[in-house]
Amino acid sequence: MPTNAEIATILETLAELMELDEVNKFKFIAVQNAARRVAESNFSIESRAADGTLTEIPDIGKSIAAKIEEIVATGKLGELEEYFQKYPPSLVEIERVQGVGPRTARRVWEELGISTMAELEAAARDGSIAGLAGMGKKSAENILKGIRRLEARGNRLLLGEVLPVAEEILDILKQMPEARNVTCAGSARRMKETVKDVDIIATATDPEALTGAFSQLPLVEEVIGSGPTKCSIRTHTGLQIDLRVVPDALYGNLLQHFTGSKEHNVALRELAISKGMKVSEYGVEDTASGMVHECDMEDNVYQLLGLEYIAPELRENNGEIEAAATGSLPRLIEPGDLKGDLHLHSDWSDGHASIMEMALAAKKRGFKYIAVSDHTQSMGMVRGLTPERLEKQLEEIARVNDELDGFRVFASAEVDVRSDGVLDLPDESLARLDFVTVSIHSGFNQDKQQIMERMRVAMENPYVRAIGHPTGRLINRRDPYEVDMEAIIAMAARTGTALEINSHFQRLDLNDRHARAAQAAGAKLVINSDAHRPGHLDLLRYGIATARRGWIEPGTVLNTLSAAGMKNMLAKPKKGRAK
DNA sequence: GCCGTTTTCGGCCCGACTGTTTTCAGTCG
Repeated sequence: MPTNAEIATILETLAELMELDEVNKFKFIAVQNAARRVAESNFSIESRAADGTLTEIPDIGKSIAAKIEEIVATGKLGELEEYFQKYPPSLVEIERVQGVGPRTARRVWEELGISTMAELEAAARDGSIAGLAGMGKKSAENILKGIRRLEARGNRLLLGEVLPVAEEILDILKQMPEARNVTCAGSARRMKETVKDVDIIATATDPEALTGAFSQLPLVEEVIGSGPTKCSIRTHTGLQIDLRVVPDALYGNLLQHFTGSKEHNVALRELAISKGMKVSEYGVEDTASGMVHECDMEDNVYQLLGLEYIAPELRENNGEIEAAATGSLPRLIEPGDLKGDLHLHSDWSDGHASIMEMALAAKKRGFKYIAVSDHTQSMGMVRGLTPERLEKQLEEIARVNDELDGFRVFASAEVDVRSDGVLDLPDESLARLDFVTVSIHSGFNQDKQQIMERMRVAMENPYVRAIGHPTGRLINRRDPYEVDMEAIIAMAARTGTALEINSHFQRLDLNDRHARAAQAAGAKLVINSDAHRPGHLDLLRYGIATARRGWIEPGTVLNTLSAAGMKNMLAKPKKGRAK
């Protein structure tokens, strides 16, 4: 029973080998598109195969549906196996080296018999790569560099690791007298959960002074390339940052272009063609008259195409262009919409600050309330709360509330649903709390049935208001538990249990796609920091960004309610309360 | 191989850079 990810991987590999085999390029692009569609689907592709409704999914036609059905039935794909007879599977690996594409991969295999990374490296060193027609010493050097880079950081970097560095650089550049506009572009501007490198777009009175200063920053380890208007550097942490200084008149076009995503830009250009226009980084051209409109502001690009301005977080070609054309883009949630945080810890369990300190930090941010949600007893190593200690904590919360003016601390807990499917506090204790979040912190490797049973127990409990980090994934580090997201979302909507977007940049859980599906299904969300110290409240920006990428509107998110609104809601039993 | 507000055929995004060549293919964003 293959997962969407497994099916997508098989299709991606097939597309790579088709490209290598030089089949009609539109054929492998079609397979690539289908692979992406499968990877990003919120529903089970396998069950759609069982229903025979695969072809209702965009980018999946008769032919690819048949391939998916074969993968579901047999776990493999005959066509791919045939390709593996023709080309060694490891050839796909060496294609991932920067500077090596399908053509080069095929040539080194055919002409030099190379199929593995080690062989490629050896050939680059001993001069046999440089000896190939059309290749030279530089090509070999670039391949070696590419291999080293691949080894150094196979994975993309986490947004939360990259963004602070990028912003530090932006601040420095902005303060330079030569700088006019300085903006982050690329996937970091779209707030994607992982990013490969950082693109900065700027305008300046003296471009060379700006790129020069950029290349001299203390965090630069290596200047990869430098010219009068462009400079690429690598930081000591291995992050590549490109600065492009562009003409004022084209700032809008170039910012739009380099913000991407690639898929968004492709779709935008297709739309332009249908309207008799042509979009590139050098302007929007009216094809008939040949007139080129240059845009110094990004929103002009969208305006010229008859579109509403599309927020960077939405630019993934997931329907945003269609929505912008009809004026039906969502009113995206913004930082100011959040009125409180419903999942954070204190020094009663593994937090590093007192309840009062956390409350004051939240108040300083302009919040109206927090819910102190410490771990419960089965989390022994973090001094999880027993029913007795919980009672004591309630007394302290009452004292803090007495002292604070215009701010409310709600009593809460992050209650474990244990491996045996039992909640870690009895209902009598849960009844004492204002807001209960339930999370899974053990038995990560249980099968889908067991995990889903734990989720059912949690959500059907009348006191449980939210599920914390619902999939348990740690980006690049730990896979999600065996959750059936479609079922969880349906259950959340039915029982009136909110699903959390945990804001820690390692989690971002729910992710953007799941959040969007949850909103569409009528489920409620909460966006929480899971802070363990006051400074962690800053993590909320990543949760809000994830929500925005998921098209989330304020009304979907419980903690956009005012303190009074929240109190009101909590005074009532939750919807769909189990009898 | 997919798709349809110029539909069931004939399209399918655009341009720059690199390294190598002397007019261009491959790769990248």
